[in-house]
Amino acid sequence: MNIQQLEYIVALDQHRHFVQAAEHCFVTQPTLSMMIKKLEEELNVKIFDRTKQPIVPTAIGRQLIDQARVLLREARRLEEMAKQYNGDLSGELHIGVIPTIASYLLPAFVQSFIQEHPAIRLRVSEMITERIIRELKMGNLDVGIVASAADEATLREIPLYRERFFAFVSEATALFDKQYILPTEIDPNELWLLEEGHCFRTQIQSLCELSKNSPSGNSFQYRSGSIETLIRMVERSGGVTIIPELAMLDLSEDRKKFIRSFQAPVPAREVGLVVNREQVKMHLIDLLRSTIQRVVPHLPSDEALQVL
Amino acid sequence: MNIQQLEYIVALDQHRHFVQAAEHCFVTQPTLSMMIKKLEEELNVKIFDRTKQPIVPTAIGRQLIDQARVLLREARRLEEMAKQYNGDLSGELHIGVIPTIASYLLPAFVQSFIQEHPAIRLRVSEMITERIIRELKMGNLDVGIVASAADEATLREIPLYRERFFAFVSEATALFDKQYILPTEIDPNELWLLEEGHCFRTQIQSLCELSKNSPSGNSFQYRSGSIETLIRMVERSGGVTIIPELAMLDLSEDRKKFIRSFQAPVPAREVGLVVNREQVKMHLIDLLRSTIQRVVPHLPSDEALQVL
DNA sequence: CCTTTGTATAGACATAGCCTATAACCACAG
DNA sequence: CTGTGGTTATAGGCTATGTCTATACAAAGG
Repeated sequence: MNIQQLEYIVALDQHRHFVQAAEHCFVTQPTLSMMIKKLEEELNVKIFDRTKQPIVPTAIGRQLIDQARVLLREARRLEEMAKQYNGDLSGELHIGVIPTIASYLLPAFVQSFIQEHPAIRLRVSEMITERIIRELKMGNLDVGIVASAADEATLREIPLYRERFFAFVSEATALFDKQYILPTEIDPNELWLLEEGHCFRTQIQSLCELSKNSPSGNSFQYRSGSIETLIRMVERSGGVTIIPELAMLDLSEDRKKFIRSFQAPVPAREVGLVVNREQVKMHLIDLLRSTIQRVVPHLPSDEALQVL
Repeated sequence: MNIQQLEYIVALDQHRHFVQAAEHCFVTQPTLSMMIKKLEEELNVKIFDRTKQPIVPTAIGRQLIDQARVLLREARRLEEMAKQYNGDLSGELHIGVIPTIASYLLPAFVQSFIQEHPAIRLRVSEMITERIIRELKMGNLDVGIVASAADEATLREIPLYRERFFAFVSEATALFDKQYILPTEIDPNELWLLEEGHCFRTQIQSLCELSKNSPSGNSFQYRSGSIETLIRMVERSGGVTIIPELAMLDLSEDRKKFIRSFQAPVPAREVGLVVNREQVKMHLIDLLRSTIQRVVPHLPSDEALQVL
């Protein structure tokens, strides 16, 4: 058994196809066939059922492939430790970002980052906090960018910046005429929210449920997957929505007319990196942190914030 | 990097000596030297400081060796999974046993076990519960034999048998003339105990502290490391000690005259196996369990027991 | 300064892993 | 029943890698 063979069975499990898996491993199909056969003989176990098309792992094969993944992850960790010791700023950095941050933060720093560190291959996936936490724990993700992650013992949080919340109000609402507004002044029936699962939704709920006047279950309520959509809903159908500061800064001048600030203490969220405590790519992650902090406009003024 | 090389650095870390480590790996010293050098070149890291004698790992070397151990453990796990699937009853079973069980249980089953399963290499280490738990978690031990282990989330307990406690009393004590005794009747000043760390000591303390008449810190108190020694102390210096059932059964007829039973509910302890939840050698451990349960005399009568 | 003890290097050999070419298998169309 | 396309397995040759023996080199001790 060797590490290579384990990579082969994991690749074959991914592709369920010898030719494709072989390409993925940069070897020919016969090589892959032979090596897998050899491993199967050594372990005296049929890992793949080749009678089916596409190929499927056997029951025991599933277990072995999963274990192979564990082993390969540990192998990469070892290599990463050596690399980092050498101050080697190369490698892959797999980042998970929540949607309400991704759209506005990524354009701001990705370009700078890949220019400054051309040897780092950046892989960004958009996913909700819950999944980021899960993937971090499984070791499929190097770092997450979230807004106030749950305190997990195995994870570590690194604060990046705070961003305030702003209301985007339609001309039709009473709020439009105010200069500063209070969360309690928002009519829950007029409030557009993201769909379930987004932590930004949860935060706004807790902000507005403080006012306890949300009867819920009334009239029509559309739940959107993106902040941009919420803004459009307000523009066309009236009402109000709440957006984070980076989203606000991104608006056109025309749209900014519909922005209203909250009265102090201004509701805000804390954006930070989350990493597994055992993470060995801390060097790379530190580069990420400093790039983000340099690129993001210095948002939080000295005013009182209410961090949700 | 390959698995072999990792075994080499782990072996060299153990032996701190190329020739010995090479022997341990069944290769020649030049082979070991070359392979380690090769790994060091590949990772671009000096793993061992050869200027010292004996050789020592460098700082980064330490980390890499630890990670190599993790990797090797996962590799063995993988092989073990395949073996078990094949119903292969071979392999190594590393058992940790607490001292107060080891002396009396091991002679009873080890012989049977190795005869019934000659392909299993048994490795037994005597250690206190605390260390057994630690080694199980680190994966250095396959299974532990303990008396009521703490409930650790990552471990699983498998009950084996219950054994009662008995008092071994000197002729000089008042207890000698009684047929059945109560824990409260034992004078703590006359009671011989094992040294700190033994769970059997703790259990007896909790049994006798119920009677709350242990002023402690009085006169001379010798703490022994073995039950056999406690018995000798009673024989020579008087007083009383408490021993588990298997130890009692092992006594000569002469000595059994000094044994007194407790009144019901008879204090007892529950002996069981402890394994890591992720343990893949469950098949082997099941064989161990059935051999032990067959060999150990059926101890607990139907009488009421007070399991400590 | 030579011996002892320990590690590194050199050169030879076997083999493990890879490649190309091709066989074998299987489903399906004609 | 047979040919064809898609897929995996086998064969034979080449190279790189891991291993060995023999020996050089280095450091410490008498």
